[in-house]
Amino acid sequence: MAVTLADVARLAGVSPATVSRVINDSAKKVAPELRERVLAAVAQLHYVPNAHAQNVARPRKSAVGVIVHDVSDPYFAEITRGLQRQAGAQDRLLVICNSYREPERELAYVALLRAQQVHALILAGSGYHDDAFTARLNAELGAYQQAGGRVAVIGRHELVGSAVLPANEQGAYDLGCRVFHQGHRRVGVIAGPRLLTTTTDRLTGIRRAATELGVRLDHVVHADFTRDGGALATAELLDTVPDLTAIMALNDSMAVGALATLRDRGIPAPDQISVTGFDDMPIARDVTPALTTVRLPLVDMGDRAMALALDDDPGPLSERAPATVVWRSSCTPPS
Amino acid sequence: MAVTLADVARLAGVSPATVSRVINDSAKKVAPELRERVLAAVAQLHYVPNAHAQNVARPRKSAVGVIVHDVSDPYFAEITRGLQRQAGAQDRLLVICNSYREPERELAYVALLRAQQVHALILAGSGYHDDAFTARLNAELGAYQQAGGRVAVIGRHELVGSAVLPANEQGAYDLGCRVFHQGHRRVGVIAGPRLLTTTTDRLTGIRRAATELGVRLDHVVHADFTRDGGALATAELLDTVPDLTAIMALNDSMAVGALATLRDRGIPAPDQISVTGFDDMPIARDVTPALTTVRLPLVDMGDRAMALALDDDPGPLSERAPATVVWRSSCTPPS
DNA sequence: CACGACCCCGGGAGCGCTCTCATCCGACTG
DNA sequence: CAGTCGGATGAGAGCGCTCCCGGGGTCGTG
Repeated sequence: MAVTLADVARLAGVSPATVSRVINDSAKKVAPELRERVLAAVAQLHYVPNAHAQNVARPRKSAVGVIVHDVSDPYFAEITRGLQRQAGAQDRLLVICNSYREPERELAYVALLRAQQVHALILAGSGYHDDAFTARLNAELGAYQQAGGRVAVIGRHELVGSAVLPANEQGAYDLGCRVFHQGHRRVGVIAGPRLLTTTTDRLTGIRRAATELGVRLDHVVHADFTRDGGALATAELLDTVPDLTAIMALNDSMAVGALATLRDRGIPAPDQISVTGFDDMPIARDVTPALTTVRLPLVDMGDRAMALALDDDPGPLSERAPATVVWRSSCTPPS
Repeated sequence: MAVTLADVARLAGVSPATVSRVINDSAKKVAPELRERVLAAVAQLHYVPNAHAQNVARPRKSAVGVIVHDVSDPYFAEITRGLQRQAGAQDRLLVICNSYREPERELAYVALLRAQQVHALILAGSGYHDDAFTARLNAELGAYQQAGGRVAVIGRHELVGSAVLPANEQGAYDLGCRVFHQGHRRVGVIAGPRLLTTTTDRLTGIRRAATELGVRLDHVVHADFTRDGGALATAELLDTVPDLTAIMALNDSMAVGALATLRDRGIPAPDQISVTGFDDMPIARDVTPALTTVRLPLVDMGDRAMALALDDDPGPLSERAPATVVWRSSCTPPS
């Protein structure tokens, strides 16, 4: 069915070895005339070498795999863009897999990418508070490293390999300080799933700020890390604590959902209730009011993680990504 | 370096053939005791079969490749979500490649995915007005199909293979009618790159509506199909034609950029200038004013394209995806 | 008790490619 | 003119795996 190297060799009237030489190291000496004949045959047959066979014969692992929660989530879309940029710069194919925050699927994809002989493996997104799972995942990744694979993670501190770690706790702390300093005392927090380390890291930062400034943080609602999760959590919060002056969402998607719920209920933001997000996704500046949030250099984080993974020299090392508060109009002092 | 099937066989004290049997068709008869020994060895060594070797020995093509312009663009993120959903449902790995609207890169990725022996190949996103390029791409795709590969495209009518075609022209026409009926006469259009068929399709729809309703459409500006492109184009439009009553963007990203520019200049939308988009991306309802746009069932389109590609029974067929106007607050009659 | 049927297991060829190594041709030198 | 050297080409093994096929063991039956 498919055209093989042997077909090309036959058509060109040369040996398979010669075709192989022409195909990959055009540097090697092949008589110009033969080379021409081979190239003509390749063009005529639309021949593309079988990458699997090539890989078996000469294991040179060119692809890189990344496992994210969901590329269609802007947070991961941005990170992926950075990964792509760096991977492209080093002429590598990026294979993207969505785990949809499903630990078992994550494990399955690690096996799958390992089977594909990827040169490096990148895990992006929050880790899970689940020691048994973490141990299994680390065993898999360890075996992969043992066999020469490279591992890098983004925003997960519990795993082997190099890491790019956003300053979730610090960023949340900084934002919390700013918000509480403004005078907000009845503050609701809409948080992501309890199981995610990102949720707890950010929550810890806010709690630390609250403690330092003597603010009680009684209203924390957990929901999905999505727009709709944020909308739901906000509704719940408003029903139980109508006199809130601020809502802090642990990511921008949730904050957008919060704004939507406030809009639906006719509650003016930030005049009656201020809202903050986290991540500084592209849409943060385009919603109204523009979102006060914490900026994470997402594209850059992806880029650096890929660089770490592909840099074959050093052992595992970890880099921090700074989190900086971005002050926009969605947060004002309480009236 | 890496663990091979032979290693497992040695450790388990059985033949490679037996290990192979245990690995893939656990249905086949293998004595329970041997099976246990093999599984134990697999677990102990963290063995993962080499997918490339498997593929060479038994070419069963499980992966599917998709080439999009940019997954981090919400338009493609949504489509990709649909593709993933269907691919996942059929237990297939999705390989995602970004062409960044670069024809040569698109061609390179087709070759690369062909080399990877993908079972099906999906191209999503606008085509190019470039006959030479189209011919080359079609030759590549044709050869791929000849060799048993499946091809599906989304929103490209110029290529071989099955297709899911959004009603770009019709949707733009419907939207144009609504806008012009409202009384808008001085309307600016901010369009994507001239080279893209999506641009011309949508533009054609609007022009048809304009012609029918006797509206002159003199102000069409081309820019990137992005937020920043839209912002720039809007600035240009405002500088040359300050008394516009409406701006029609050919996609939502551009419309968001248009809103941003209007906001920067202190021009109230829709009170002074109405704005419309196209695609109904998730953010369309979260910007202020909420965007009047044309809804395309993006996730569903991805899903259906993947289904077409994986359905090995029929020849190429093409499905239409409906475009429906979604009326939100960003468009009101001119004052 | 002997013969055949059946079933597991292992041997080994072969998938498409790469790469080492031997061969062969031409050219250059003494 | 003969001998040698260099460089291009082809033959063939081997990468990790699958799967066909044959050998031997077990069980049942006449």
